[in-house]
Amino acid sequence: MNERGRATRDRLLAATRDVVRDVGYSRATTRAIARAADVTEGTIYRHFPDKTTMFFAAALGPHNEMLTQFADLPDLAGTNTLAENLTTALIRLAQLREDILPLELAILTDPELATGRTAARLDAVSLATGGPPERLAEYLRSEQRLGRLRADADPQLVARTLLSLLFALSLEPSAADADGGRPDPALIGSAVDLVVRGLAP
Amino acid sequence: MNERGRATRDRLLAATRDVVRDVGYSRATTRAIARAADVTEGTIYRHFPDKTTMFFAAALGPHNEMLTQFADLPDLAGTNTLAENLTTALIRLAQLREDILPLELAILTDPELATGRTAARLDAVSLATGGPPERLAEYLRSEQRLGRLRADADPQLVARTLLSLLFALSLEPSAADADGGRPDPALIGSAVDLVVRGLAP
Amino acid sequence: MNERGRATRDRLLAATRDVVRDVGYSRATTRAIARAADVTEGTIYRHFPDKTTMFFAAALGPHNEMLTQFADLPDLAGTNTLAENLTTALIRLAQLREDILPLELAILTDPELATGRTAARLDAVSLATGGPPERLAEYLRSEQRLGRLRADADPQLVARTLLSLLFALSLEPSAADADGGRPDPALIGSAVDLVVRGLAP
Amino acid sequence: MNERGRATRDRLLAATRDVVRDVGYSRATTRAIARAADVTEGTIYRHFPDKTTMFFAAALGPHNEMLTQFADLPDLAGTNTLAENLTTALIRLAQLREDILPLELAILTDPELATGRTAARLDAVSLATGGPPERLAEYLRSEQRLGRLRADADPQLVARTLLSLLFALSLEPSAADADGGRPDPALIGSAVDLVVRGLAP
DNA sequence: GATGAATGAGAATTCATTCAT
DNA sequence: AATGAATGAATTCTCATTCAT
Repeated sequence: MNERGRATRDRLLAATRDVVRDVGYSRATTRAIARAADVTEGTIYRHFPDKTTMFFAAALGPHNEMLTQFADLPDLAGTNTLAENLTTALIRLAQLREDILPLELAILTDPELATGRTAARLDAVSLATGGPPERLAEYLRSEQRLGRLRADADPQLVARTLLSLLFALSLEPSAADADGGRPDPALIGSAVDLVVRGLAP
Repeated sequence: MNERGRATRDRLLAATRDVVRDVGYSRATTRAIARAADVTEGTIYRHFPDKTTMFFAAALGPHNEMLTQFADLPDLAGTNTLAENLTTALIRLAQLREDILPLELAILTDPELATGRTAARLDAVSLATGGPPERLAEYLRSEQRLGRLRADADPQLVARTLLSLLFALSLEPSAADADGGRPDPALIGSAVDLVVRGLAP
Repeated sequence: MNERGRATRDRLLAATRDVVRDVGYSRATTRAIARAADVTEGTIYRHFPDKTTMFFAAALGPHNEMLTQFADLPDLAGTNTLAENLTTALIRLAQLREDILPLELAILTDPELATGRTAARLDAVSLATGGPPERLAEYLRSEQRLGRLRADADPQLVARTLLSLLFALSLEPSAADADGGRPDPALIGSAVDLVVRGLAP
Repeated sequence: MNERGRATRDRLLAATRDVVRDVGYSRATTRAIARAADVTEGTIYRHFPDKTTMFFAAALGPHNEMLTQFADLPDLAGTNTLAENLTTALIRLAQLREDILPLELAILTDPELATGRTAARLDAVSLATGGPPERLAEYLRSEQRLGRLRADADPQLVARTLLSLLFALSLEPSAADADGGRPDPALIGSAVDLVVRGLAP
């Protein structure tokens, strides 16, 4: 694949994210995506074997960024406050996630996407689980070792709870509807506070 | 509408819930639902003006049950423990919600469903918001007055957080996948505990 | 058939004419007609073997009136002026015809209606041809005998021309659109004048 | 659109005209037309946004020819006889119109086609009115100026009458049924004669 | 005589995908 | 590498008609 090909491919992936965000997964047709990427429909199939694969590929980019972002979270243990670190990390995560949330939902909702032949790809992407939960738990364990988190809390459970919370808040058709950006940072802060409160040693 | 008609209508609503649960919203076609209800497709349109209306009607039943269930939550203030009351209520809610979760998601995800002419119906149903959040907040306020919840907590925010949490946990393709019932009661308990911990006065 | 039945039948025929006039032949569904007649769809089939038969029956009434109206046209020969007699007769015809014009058109347009098993019924009704042309020709022949019409005119051709003209003018989406009544009497008068002019002996 | 596409589009338009002529507007389904054009139904929608648009497009071709034909009618003023010029023009018009007559009727008959969003297209096509009536009136005015038409005749009214007459004669399921071609030239000639007779100065 | 439910055959339209160029 | 045309299966919805009550 030469440079022109790669550029087209990237445009298709960006178009996929844009269209899905704008009109929802079910109305994100190959026609709409091709149009948004300024190519014809046939071109899609030169770059991806089918529509589903393209969707997963479109999600992969932001997902990798999410992984990268979280990679150094454990290093922050001991610095700032617990609430500060968590809030910052989750807000960043929410922003990155915004692009691919509709796709995550589609996968979660659609039994066929969540199983069968797509299972492998799903695993590779590990959207809901995978990286972030692990890094977050690791960070919490470090804080626990430092005595900044009560000893009887289960880091894994806490991590999972925080991420679930973030996920749900991102979905809410809440106040922040206006500016298009879904999750309201202030709301995230409040929610994190609530949880962190019970984590003090 | 005579008894036979009413029976058919009910069968259609049940079939809608079943099919949506089994194959997801996007594959829940009129054909599949009619087949599941053992009628022909045309029959659907004798009972509902269109597919969307039928979906909302299918969600309405369980949703009303949810409202009923939560109606007397405020009365429990002062009895048992905070964690017990909340956990019980949320587990019950999760069970009732199970049936209509895919539809809630579809509404949340699909820009067209979430707006326009469906807005009125959505409001009437008040799926995500409405009844439960209010009742829950009311209950928390009562507990606050009784001194069983720290005074500086915002009942509305806490209620919202708990429900968001429940929502996210219900979505997780977690362990409980096997028995079909999505949300693991034990998990809900743990999560509630985590939040309640920080609510002690 | 008792009185109740006859009343229902008449209501169905009137409803057929009304609905066809309002929404056109293709949208005049059994459902719409039944609704307009305030009965259920099933009732239609107690009175008519099928929809087509009902339509023909609906056209028959006004058509018979048309025949009656024209019956004594020949007697007018020698009275008034040629133009007066013709104009009056054609305006009356246009009014009666208004109700069933959409149906006539449907028959004219639809090859299946115009042939086959409906042919017999069509003939019985003899919508386009039949009575009026004959009576009109007869009247013209009488006037010819009285010397009020030039001798070398073919009464049959003149009759046909006048009726065709009326038919086309009735179809025009002309000025008279406002009051619902299609054919503008003044326009009919002018057109008749034009033809009559050439008929003077 | 390349040549293959253009060919398909043309085949679709011809098929539309053929099918409508053969089975009538109401039975001219996308399926039948696609079959007649030897493509699948989906192909229709690559060329036209919907069925109605295709019908209007199918009518546009012959209609434009009609306009062209009539364009130089005014120049004939003073040549031949009045009756000859009119008869020739109307016979030619009838032939061109034959193809699209069922569609004109459908538009005239169907309230929905005759209004709303189709109004613009209707206007563009100006089926019943527009070009021909104007050209015809212009021609008659010229003849009037030349003294070949009586001075007190209203050219516009005469034009309208002649065209209405032609329209109605074209609809008659008359003798000429056999050869498929609807309007009998001889009949047109006779009718024109009748009118022209009264137009002599 | 009338109802109301149900049918089943089709209608227009959409869409992921294939293929010749 | 990309285009543009075409496919064919599926989708929602309509409608004349039948039938049990």
